[in-house]
Amino acid sequence: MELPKTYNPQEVEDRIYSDWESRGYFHAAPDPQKKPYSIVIPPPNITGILHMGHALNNTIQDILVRFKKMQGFESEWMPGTDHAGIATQNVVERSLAKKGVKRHDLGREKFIEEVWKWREEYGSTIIKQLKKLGCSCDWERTRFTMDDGLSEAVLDVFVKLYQKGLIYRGNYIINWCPRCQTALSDEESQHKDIDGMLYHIKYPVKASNNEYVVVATTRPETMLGDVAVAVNPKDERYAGLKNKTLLLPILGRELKILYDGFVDMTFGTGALKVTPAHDPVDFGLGLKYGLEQINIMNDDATINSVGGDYEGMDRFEAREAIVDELKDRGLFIKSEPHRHAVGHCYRCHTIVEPRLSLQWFVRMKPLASPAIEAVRSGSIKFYPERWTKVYLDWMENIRDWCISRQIWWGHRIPVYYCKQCVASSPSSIKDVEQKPEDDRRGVIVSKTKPGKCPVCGSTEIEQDQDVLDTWFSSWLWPFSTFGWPKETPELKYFYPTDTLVTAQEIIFFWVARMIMAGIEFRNAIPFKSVYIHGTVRDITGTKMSKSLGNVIDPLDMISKYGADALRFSIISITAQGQDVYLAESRFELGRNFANKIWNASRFIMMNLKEEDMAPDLCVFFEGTKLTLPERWILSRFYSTLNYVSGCLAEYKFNEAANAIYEFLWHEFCDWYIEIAKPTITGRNSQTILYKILEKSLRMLHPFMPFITEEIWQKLPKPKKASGDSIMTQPWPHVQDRMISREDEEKMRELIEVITSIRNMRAVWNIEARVDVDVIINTNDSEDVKLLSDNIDLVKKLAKVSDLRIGKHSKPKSSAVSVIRKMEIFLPLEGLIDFEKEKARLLKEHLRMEGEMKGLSSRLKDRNFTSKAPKEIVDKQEERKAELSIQIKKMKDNLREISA
RNA sequence: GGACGCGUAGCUCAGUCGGUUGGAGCGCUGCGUUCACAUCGCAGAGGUCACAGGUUCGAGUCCUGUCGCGUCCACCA
Repeated sequence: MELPKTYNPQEVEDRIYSDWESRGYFHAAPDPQKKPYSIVIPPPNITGILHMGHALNNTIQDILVRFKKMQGFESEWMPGTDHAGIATQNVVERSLAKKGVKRHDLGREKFIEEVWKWREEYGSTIIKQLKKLGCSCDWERTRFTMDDGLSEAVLDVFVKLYQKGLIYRGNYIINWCPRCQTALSDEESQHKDIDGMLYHIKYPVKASNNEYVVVATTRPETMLGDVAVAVNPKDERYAGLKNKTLLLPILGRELKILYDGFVDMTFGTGALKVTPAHDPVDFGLGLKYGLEQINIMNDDATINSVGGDYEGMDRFEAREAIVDELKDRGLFIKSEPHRHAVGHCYRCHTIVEPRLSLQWFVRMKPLASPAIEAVRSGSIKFYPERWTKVYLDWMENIRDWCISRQIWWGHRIPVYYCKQCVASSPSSIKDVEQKPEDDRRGVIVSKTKPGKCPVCGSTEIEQDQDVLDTWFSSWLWPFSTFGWPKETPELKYFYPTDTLVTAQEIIFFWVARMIMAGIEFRNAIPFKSVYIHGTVRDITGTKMSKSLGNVIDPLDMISKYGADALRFSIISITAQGQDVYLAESRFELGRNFANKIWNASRFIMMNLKEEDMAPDLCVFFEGTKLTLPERWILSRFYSTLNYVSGCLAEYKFNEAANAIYEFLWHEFCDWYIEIAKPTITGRNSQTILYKILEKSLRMLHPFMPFITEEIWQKLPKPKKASGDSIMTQPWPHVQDRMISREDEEKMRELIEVITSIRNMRAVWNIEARVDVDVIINTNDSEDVKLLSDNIDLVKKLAKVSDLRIGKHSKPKSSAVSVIRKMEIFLPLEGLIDFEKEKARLLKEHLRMEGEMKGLSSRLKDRNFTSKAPKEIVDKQEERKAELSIQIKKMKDNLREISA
């Protein structure tokens, strides 16, 4: 079988992928004969396009899924996408804006129709891209967070939590994004350090001439909502203010003075202005002291009618304008630069406004405790382990989750209000949490719209306008995708899933919440292991992002280098859980490796005679006398296989990839194939080349699925080989008895000898075509035997015509190398530059003496010889013995050359 | 303010249980194209393992501290 000279992934990948897909190799189904292995994909947003983070994340999952499948598990990778409420709504709004259409012009229903249309057209872009990567997802099961089934699960969960008292509605300070015009959860508000100003402002004392209190604030515009000023009771500066009242500048509102130990006397002026409706701390103070909550802003963060002349002004304009007015009035003291953390919307990066608002919340503490226990007890393990602490810290300080969003795209909150009952309610429905059951009058929580009010029979019923946080569907993903709340066979078989592979950014958003939901609704953890991989950054360490323009597009890389190259490169440079700094040139590593494998396979196939293939390597091994290099390469293969299996079990993907790379390239290609060339048509060589190649392809398949399949398909098959795809082949079985440390050590010695001859040839510029004579001087009978047994090998690989082994003295005018207990002479009459050779030997001698000094003093030290383990001491003794021989030989040579 | 990660060759990074003169890829130097592969081969140069202490017979590896870089969390306005 002839292969082209260079591997061309473009020709291969799509064909192979659609072949796999059409044969149904990605599909898994409950099978009582097999153990399940399952992974649910972190569902990418429908607005998403594949970036390097996805490429890394999904390559890791694919490696696991393919590996487990080969190991005989019923291996399920559940794929799907997330409706991504705010993100998608923003994208569709932007695309409508291009046509000059606004969301509110369309109205809710029409707009949602538009979003569905958009989703039909673009929503599966990322799925197509995952296929390009080679992902073996079970596409037949692809789910979407707004599918009927998943939506059903969302409603079910909302109602259950409400009935359990774990969902409530209340007026609290939430993070408000004025651009998206919705509430956000605490996690969706990202803190970033901002260079702001700390403004010092005079608040006059009522009915007094010149008395005033100076407050310090970073947000002067919020003073429009001030109702008090708080100071520390111990603060003597303010002791004289008892029973006095302050006047709010500009608006003239009367402000109480609060004495509260909470106030930090050392910050600013020690006087804190209190704005209960616009600051979480002040909100707390407001509740404590029964203060009025004055909301000063509209939804778009312009000042509302409370602000008098400032009404309609944007919050930041108002800030400046208010400062100006304060200056005019002589109430402004100073502003100083002040760096502080400010929340930003995680979708549009607008500065978030803390704001009092009526929202729905999930009470988290009761959900958190069993989820904490699941991780503490080790039922769920994080890899790397350090994330355990991050998870636990967050869970132990968990705060209630604001789940309502004032947008249109998402799962609408299953709450209905009876207008009649609400109107006649003794208290408003503003705060469902605090009120006993009968005061929740008018609130109907139901999966379907009730025809009439169960209390008064009115049909004037309206659904809550809000939708749920996107993550309120994502947290159900590990079981809702398998059909929950129905008890499907898939759910029973594949849940709990095995491994969750994700990035650190969504531990709180997603991982923690899934653990809570799994335990709450399934009474079982959602997964056993969580593997947290690093973030992909550009070469300067900056996180890759479209807005920064520093992205490397995985699809570009796939078309340039191939999907296997992309996968292999990114895996091999990503140490467990460490961030990865990526430059395009990194992908050459994988491309070159693919090409190397391709050519090695090409060479082997060129020489392969099908009838010579032994049916089973083990059987063949038992009955045949193998040469040292043959035993060595088999041993190395099985050692590598063993190591790789272990690495995959511990999520050390880079180490696994690098071990395969080292074995295939340097051991198999550089040494074994070269060694085998002279006997390439022999049955033993053919069998071993074939077997190692075929098994290596299987070992490599999870990492580089396309090229391994392509070669495997072209490889002649022994008669009993089953199946028609490498995907369905078993993971090779480690044959312990074929691993021989002794053979590996012997081969290492031969390699050293060959390398040192090559080295001398290179140093003395011996042309490659010229064969040389070499004399190896040694007393050691084992060395003599090893070299004699493999004399042809050494001669061929070092290009030696006459090789003499045994007790020999140094021929005059020759180069020398001292290796182990041997001297290797390369006679070079007339070619030797004695000064150069002397310098070379001196350098080597110096190194040896240095090592000897360390060894001697260590071995003389009783502390060492008595306390160190015996095998370590023995090893040192052996090394010393060998080294002293080497030094003696080196000295002789130096003396001779100086003469 | 709290927590975590990183600092090893010119660059980007590995480094298992602590075991004694530390590896890879790229780059660099020299040689090489009788056919598996120049996306290649052979040979080589290149290191005070950030710094300072400590534990140990022995430290790149464990402990403490310092410096530098990065990330996450956090209600000092």
